[in-house]
Amino acid sequence: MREVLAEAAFQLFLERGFEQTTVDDIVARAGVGRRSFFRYFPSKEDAVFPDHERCLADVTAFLAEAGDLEPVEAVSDAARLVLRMYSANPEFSVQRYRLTREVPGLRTYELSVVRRYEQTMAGYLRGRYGESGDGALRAEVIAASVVAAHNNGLRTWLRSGGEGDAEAAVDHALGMVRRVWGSGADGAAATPSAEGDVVVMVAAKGAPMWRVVQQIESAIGQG
Amino acid sequence: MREVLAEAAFQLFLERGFEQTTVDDIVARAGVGRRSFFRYFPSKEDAVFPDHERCLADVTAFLAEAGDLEPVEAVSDAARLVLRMYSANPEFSVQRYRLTREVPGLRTYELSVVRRYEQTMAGYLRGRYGESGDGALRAEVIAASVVAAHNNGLRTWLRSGGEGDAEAAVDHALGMVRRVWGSGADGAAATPSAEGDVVVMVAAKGAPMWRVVQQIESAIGQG
DNA sequence: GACGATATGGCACTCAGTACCCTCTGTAAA
DNA sequence: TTTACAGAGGGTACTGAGTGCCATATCGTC
Repeated sequence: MREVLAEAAFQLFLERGFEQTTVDDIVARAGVGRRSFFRYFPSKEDAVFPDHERCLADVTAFLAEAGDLEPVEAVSDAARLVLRMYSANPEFSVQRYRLTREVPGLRTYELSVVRRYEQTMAGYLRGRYGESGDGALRAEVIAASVVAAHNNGLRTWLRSGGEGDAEAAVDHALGMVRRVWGSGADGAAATPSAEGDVVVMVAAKGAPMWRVVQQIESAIGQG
Repeated sequence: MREVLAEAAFQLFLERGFEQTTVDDIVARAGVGRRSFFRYFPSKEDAVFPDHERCLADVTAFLAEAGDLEPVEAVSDAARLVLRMYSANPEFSVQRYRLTREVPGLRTYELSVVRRYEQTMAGYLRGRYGESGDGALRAEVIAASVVAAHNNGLRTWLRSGGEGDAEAAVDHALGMVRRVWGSGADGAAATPSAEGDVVVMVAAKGAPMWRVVQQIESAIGQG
């Protein structure tokens, strides 16, 4: 029944537009009572994103069992979970993307959905980094970065009409975040640049990348 | 008139709650016609954020003339502009924060407002980093990071009841973003860590910080 | 005093969302 | 077979946000 309603709603939104479609139109096409619509969807907007509630639960469950994964990797994998929901139905996702782009109300609604993913991730990261000190700050910035990167990759794919490789686009975007925030500095030496002056930096082995960066700058005296 | 309406609306929202206050209640207290309310505020929610439209214009104007400022500094300063709007009216901002926390509809609305700041910043950064390649990605991730950091500092201050130093809280939060994304690596040497193994890194002088980080990691072979 | 422009009020309407109650259907116990 | 019950769906009436349209000031200008 939920599916029947979501299907009827989406068809009508594509045909007439979101605002031009009333809930009565939807239930008429679905052949059910008006009251039943609101039993399955709290608002008209919800019918456009029928699968996000389940996906959010998946993400929450995944992070609850993320165990000893590197934190940035964990939330990146959580983001990939969301991507998979989109890439599982390319045509639907692309059509919904175009619809959402046109309708301010749907854009706003989508924001609130995305925000819940972000807060779930931030909550997980707070648990890993600690609530005190800058742990919460770092958690929120990283969560926002991961979400932004995910959305960038996702939209790149959606704009392509679902033709390209969604996973690759998002992996690439997440790579930038991981490179900056991930704790991947375990000791190594970079090859010196061929051109002109070079900088030599020394940092403690095993320090997380963000801390190395911080240390570099504070040593430079610009912190 | 706008102010009269906003004032009356806010008072009522505090007294009875947002959802328990109808537009008729507001216009009755303000002593104006119902139709006038919607002339000044497109929606009931807008009356809670009467100054964001002007602030967004300020931010846009600021970034339009940001000239040769370092990009991350420019958007950070833009965020400070937003903060100033909040800190100019501490009592109001704190009350509004508490109200917004309680009312889902207001939270969603605030999200859409914040999103516009973020997009303005991302647009500016795209202009600086270039739309092609990873310029757009970097622009969006940095914009999201700056907004997240700003909000973290702002909320810390708001939760304190407007007692602490808002500027300091936000400066501190933005510092983390600048340290990671700002181009502040102009050549220097860090003092070696006292404990155990150290890492020696060599990078081109003048390279932006994010590129240094990228270079380090790709040299490590984890990219 | 006539006139046009701009600001405001009033009225009626649509539609999302909710509260309340009804009906139907299937199930299990008597 | 009848009765009791539960749960899914339907119907009705209501509130309240937001819009369109028109009437009415109010004010500066000629």
